Amino acid sequence: MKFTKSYEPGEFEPQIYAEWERTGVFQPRIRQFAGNEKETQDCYALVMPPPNANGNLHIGHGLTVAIEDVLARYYRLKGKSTWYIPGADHAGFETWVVFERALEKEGKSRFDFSRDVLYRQVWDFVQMQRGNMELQVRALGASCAWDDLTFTLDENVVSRVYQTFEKMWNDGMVYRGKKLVNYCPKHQTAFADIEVDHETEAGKLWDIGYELVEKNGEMTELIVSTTRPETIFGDTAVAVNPEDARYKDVVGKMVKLPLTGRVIPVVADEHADPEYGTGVVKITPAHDFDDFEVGERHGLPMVQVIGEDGHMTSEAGLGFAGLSASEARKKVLEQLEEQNLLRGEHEIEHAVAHCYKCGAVIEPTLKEQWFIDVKRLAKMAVERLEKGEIKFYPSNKRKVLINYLENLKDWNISRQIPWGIPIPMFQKETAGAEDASEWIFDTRTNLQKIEVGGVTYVRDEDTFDTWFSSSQWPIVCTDWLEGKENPYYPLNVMETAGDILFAWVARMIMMGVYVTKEVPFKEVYLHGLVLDEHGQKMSKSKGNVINPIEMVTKYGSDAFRLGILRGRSAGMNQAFSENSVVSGRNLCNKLWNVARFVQGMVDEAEGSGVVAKEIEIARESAEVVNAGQVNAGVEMPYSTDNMGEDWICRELTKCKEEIEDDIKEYRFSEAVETLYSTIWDKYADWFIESQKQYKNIPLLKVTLEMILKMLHPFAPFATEAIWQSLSWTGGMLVIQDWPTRLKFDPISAERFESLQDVVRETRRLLMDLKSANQSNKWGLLYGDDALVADNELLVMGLTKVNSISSCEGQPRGLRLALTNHEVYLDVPEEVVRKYRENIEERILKIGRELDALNLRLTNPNYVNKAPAHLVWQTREGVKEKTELIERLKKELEVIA
RNA sequence: GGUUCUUUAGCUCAGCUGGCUAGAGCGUACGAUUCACAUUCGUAAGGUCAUUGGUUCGAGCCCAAUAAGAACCACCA
Repeated sequence: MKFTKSYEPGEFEPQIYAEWERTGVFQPRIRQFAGNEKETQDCYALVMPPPNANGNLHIGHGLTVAIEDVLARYYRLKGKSTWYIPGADHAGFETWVVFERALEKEGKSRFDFSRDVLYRQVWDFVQMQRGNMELQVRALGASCAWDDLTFTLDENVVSRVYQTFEKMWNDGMVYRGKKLVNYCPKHQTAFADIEVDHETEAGKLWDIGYELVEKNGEMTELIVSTTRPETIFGDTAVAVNPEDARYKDVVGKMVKLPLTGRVIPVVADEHADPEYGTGVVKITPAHDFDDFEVGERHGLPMVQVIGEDGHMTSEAGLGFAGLSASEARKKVLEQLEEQNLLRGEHEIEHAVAHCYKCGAVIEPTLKEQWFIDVKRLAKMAVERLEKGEIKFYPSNKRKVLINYLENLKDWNISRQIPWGIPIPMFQKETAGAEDASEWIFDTRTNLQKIEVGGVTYVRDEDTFDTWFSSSQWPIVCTDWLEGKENPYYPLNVMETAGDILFAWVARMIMMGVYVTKEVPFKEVYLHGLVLDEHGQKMSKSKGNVINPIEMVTKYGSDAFRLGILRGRSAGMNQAFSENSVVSGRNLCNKLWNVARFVQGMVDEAEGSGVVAKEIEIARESAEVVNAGQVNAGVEMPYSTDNMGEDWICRELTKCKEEIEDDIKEYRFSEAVETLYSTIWDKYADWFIESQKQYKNIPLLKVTLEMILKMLHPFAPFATEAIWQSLSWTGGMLVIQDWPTRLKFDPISAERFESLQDVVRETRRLLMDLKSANQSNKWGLLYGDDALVADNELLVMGLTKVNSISSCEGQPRGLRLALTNHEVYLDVPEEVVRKYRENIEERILKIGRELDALNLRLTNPNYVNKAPAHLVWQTREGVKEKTELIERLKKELEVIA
């Protein structure tokens, strides 16, 4: 392949991904589940939180894939058998909503069809829309094992879910109960608490007079405050606080329920807040969660007055039955007004529960549903969490999770939506609804009726909450089986969005511990929301949504990945802008051009046949050595006169070690920074520049290879494209070995840094002079300075001065402000004089620094208590600065 | 009410176990150009680390309080 002038991602990415996939490099190298001897150490597994099978990826998926793929690719290079397991979600409710909308457009309703027909229709609907998501995951470069893609309705998922459910049923952890559930009247299904959005809204609070059956002194009625007058027909008591002196005497008395004349008791209950409204609250156990609990405490009857269709039931009585809830409210208020029972009306703000999908007001409704006894599950999970069996990033989430688990209520897993996994429970055909013993477990959910022992049972029409099946995701995806060793379970890490900590992570831990007796993953990394560049939440209505695939098309997959990882740390909601993608693109292009330039040098040298042999030597010596030794590493061929080579070996080794630490601790942002500055500021700006003077072809090759490997997890396409374009590399980068340390001479490396100071100081001085309208065409003179003398060409090349030579014992011009060097910029006398002020300023500045250091040393506590090396460093600093000031002063004298 | 987080350069963020002159990207200013790269190169300006107090030889980091902002959970008759 020939190197073009700039890197064009679009020309490489599709082919490269296709080749990766075709050659099967994303499949784990070892797949053993038979329990053979196997070192689990060598395996690394993680699952992709399954995106909606028939949807498109959004920016959050972009972040997920970027993070997870860095991990997968890094550990693959490290030689681990890496299994990055992709998934696709049937997205029960989301998809259902889309499908139902489509049905409505055709003028049909879900109630026109049986569940089985609906299920088949949605299945076809999803198949038609499917595929985009998977293509987009590929475009992001995810190195996942496509052969193992799991769809959340796949047979193995269903069978695992049924096994678990059966176990829970047998263990008595599942029960059928008639309880108040969150119910969306629009979609006609129940929800878990977690699926409900609470929003603060303006509303009204009405005071209604409830007449006391017997007068209590002057008191003839109790005034009840309510926001929901339409539920008045379901009232089975009114409550006052037991501590409330005003109502002490009416507790146990009866009141007449307005509009009906029914007589209900006054109970004392903590739930009534004396501060709120009149302090008297009506109790409607069938339509309010708190009232439900009050009802249970006092053994009150439950009267359902709003049906599942959102209309009033016959319990509401003639004239109301059949009205919608809001119509009923109007009518109740009118009649109360007529009967002179309305005592007041106040504007208030209160939280109202909404369906998280359609926004309809959630109607707490009495329903018979399957519930999971979460207490036992949560307890097991909390025990493991408290033992620290799972490490959290950010660490505080562990406490947050424990706090949540300890306060969890039972979990309603029934959904009245056909699109999902059917609940494998059948009820005796003639049974009344109440008796749990009439239910049997059976997996033949494809049948509506089954016969067992001559008795007919009818299928429960409900499906599982999707979180019930996804809570078993790590178990399913890794093919975990009881009694068989599985090197991929527990997963090494669970990476996902912080906002599903409760919905998903908590449930995976509970179910994982329950089913496998092990935590399902060893570490959890949670990422925050991706916000727009001003820190605002992205939303369609604000028009600030960034589409990851558009970014990929425009700048390349690598650029997007580098961009989104930059400035990101665990658990934080963080801003993201196109700018960071641009800088990612620039890095890829920079590296491309570095490679192009190195290849050019290689071609030139090899064309002349000089180095072919040397390369062989370099390769052979590239063996792993004891990494514990300070200076151990791969032996490199050096030219004797360029310490830049030792320096770059040191820097690359440092970079490698920093990245290793960063990835281990999930500090992606810092890893990207480190790579960016190593490649750009160090390798390109200093090493490559100095290699223009001294070409060490074997070293250029080895260092470039090392950089490609280190950047590969972050920018897989560009690095692979370069790898395959270089003349001397073979195979695919994706399955190379992670680099080992490079050997270097630390003294030589430090000398190069010292030389960099000379170059920088020269440049700075030239800039200063230019600002003062002086020409920059000067030469450099050096005095007693062996380092500069030995590197004349390098210094000249990097500073672009006219000439460089020894001053032959006769220094002139401006001396560079460096302690360890005697170098002069050869400028005429008058320029030196003009520059006098500058020198004076410098003396003052260094003087201030010197004072600070001296102050530290005069403090006996510092000298005695601080670590010796710090004190030593401070003393050295004082020495250096004192010398420098002396010199500058001498110079001033000379000028004067 | 409960839990948790954030506050560092104009903007977005790093800063790991307390230890050299607090860093990066973008932006800004000034300058360069036959060179692998204008998706380039060089130089610079820009900070009371929210405030106050404490611990310490030493605090952006630890502790306490305050202020501002955010998220989640519970509740709101």
